[in-house]
Amino acid sequence: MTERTRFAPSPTGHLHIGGARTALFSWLFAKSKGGQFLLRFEDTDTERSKDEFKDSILKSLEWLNLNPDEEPVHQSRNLERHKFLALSLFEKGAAYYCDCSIEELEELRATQIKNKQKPMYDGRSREKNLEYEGKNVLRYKMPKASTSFEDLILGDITVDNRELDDFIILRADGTPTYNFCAAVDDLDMKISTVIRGDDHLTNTIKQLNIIKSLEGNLPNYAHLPMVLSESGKRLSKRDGALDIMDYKSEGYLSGALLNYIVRLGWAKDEVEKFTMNELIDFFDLSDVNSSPSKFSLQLLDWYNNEYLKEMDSSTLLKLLNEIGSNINENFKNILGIIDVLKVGAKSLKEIEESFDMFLKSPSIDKSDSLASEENKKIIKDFFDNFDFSKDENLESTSQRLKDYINYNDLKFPQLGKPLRYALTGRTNAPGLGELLYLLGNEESRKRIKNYLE
RNA sequence: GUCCCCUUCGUCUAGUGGUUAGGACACCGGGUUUUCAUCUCGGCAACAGGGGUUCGAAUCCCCUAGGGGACGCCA
Repeated sequence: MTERTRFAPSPTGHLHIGGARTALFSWLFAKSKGGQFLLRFEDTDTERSKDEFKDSILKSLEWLNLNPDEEPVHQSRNLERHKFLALSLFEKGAAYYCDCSIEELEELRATQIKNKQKPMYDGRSREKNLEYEGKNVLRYKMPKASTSFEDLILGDITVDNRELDDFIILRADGTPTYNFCAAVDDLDMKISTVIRGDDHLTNTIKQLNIIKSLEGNLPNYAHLPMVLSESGKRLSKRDGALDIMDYKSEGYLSGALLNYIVRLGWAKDEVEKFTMNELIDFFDLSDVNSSPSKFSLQLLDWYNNEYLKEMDSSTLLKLLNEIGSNINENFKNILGIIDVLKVGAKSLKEIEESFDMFLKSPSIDKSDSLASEENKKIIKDFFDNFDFSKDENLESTSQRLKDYINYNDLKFPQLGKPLRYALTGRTNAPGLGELLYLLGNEESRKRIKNYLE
């Protein structure tokens, strides 16, 4: 049997880290078994579901390269089938109509909470043998038993069905609800393994029972522990649950993000970095941790720098422009500049920011001690005596700079500090040999001259 | 409140009855050095607590505590 997994977001928001990880693990699991990864939008909440979010989720998955192997399924398009099957459950006696009013239910709930009981429907309509009358909801008759399954991550799970109530499968308006739709669609899509966050654990118990009642084949289940925010709470917009596309525009590389995410709860020996192909080879759900982990921007930044350093600078240039940097590819020594800047950068944004020092001549603060008369004298000598006529490479420029310093009996910082300031207006910048070479003779002279004035 | 899941350095984790409890990020210090960074070397730092089982427990069992989740005519 070929493995089929699915990622099933509800399009009521953007894709964030937690969802991306669920998608990644589902994708990896399918790929590692030579199977298929599918996408299903759980868009039965017509109030909150938005096409804009479907687009955004699709874009995010595309950026992460976690594309589904078949056309995305839109749950809302299967409503008739869901309804038909729900009714079949009623015919079989596995579901019943309930005429409890919302007020009645609220009251029940309030009393239960007051009595420190678990708030849930008490099954009071179970034996009423009601028919649909235009306002009744259809409830699933939860079997009086316990439900067990072998979770691929958590192991044996057994829950007494009394902990779950007779949940609604068809609303008063006749539309089917989530737990029912999800169970049916997983069946119809021939999903072999359902991978999702462990906040779905009780839903799994419900869906397992639905599938049994429908006499379908039970899929395997794997519940991923949650990703918590840095403060240890559930990931929310307030503390770092960014839209995945925000990571792109902030200058993160999708490979780095993916690598970071996969290590949240999964490890292979003492290796930190993996290519996607390695992940496909090594990944297994049984190696996934069962404890929640916290999101760490610091670690993500480290991964991003690692990926930035390894990435070809011409590719980086393309990505830079993709996120709106408008760096001209014909700019003098553009690739060399990126080569140098990427080494210390945490993101494309940082490269872009540092790039400014090459684009713009610095404005020199005359009162800065780096522009003192004494310093100017050293730079003036340098300006007059260093050979700016040669067109050369990085190594030779650096060497000639060293030679100049030795020949003139200077300490490197004596020349270096003011020269760096003259060239960039900054105190932190790439090495001077690199600066001189990348800026080029003409531009270097121009900047030094400006400093000297 | 009830039920479920979870608990190794600050963080991500390795570890499946016998290890000086390992690695990575971060942090701190040394070195290279031309500033920041990179690179390199080193350091700090953990088995939540308590009971068992066992010759021996981070590893198995129980309890407690803590964290997270679920409890909708949302998904």
